[in-house]
Amino acid sequence: MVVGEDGADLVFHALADATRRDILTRVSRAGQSVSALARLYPMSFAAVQKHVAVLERAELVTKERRGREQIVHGNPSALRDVVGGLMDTYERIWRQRADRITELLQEET
Amino acid sequence: MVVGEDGADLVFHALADATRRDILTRVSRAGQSVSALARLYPMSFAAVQKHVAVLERAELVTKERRGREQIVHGNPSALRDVVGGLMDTYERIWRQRADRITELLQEET
DNA sequence: CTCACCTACAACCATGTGGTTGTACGTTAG
DNA sequence: CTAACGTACAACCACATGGTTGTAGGTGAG
Repeated sequence: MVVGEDGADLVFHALADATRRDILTRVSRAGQSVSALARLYPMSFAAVQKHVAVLERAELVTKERRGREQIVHGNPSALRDVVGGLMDTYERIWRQRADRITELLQEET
Repeated sequence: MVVGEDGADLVFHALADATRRDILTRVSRAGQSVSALARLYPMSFAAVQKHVAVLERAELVTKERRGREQIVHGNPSALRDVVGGLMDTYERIWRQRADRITELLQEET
């Protein structure tokens, strides 16, 4: 972990926190300023800002400057790419295993 | 985060490490003993054992004692439940947003 | 039976993480 | 212009994490 923070590491780490998942859900529905988000959680503004930064580094959200506010938007493609990609992989492995089991059963018949 | 480690926290945290994702992929294809896994990575047996423990706590793998070895198996249902559930959520939000956009466009017509 | 192997776990260390407070700076409202 | 707001970032703290080594217990091979 010293080096080699690939995209999947960043995305899964970003998702491994209930507050960040909640932020992601909210901004996916509608963009929110950082301070508007900060008011929702029982923690300091700076803490929420850090959570947003983690989501941003994972490219799960983007920020759009609007006047003096910074509007956070959800970026669904990163999520679909990484998480969906992983699901595909396991789906494929699982299906191959099912096929193999079927094959073995047929051999025994 | 002091308290409240729900299933999703555990699953995503478990996936936020390339070594653990690799272990999960391998054991999903075919069960492996802990020591067989340990030989694959440039780290101590104890370190790999800890990685397996993290996957086990997230219920992404199960262990089956077989003689003096402990065989690690992949457990795809946990992955599908949590990750698939999240994907569903965002899929739904995304679709609603698309609907809303369509709606707005129609109103303007 | 004895020895080697597989596993488990504790103790320890360096670093990362999530939280805090404080400071600084740009922008907008009045 | 000035004051308040929104943001960014640094410094700091407690604790978790990922790694190490060492010790100990079960189990199987010879």
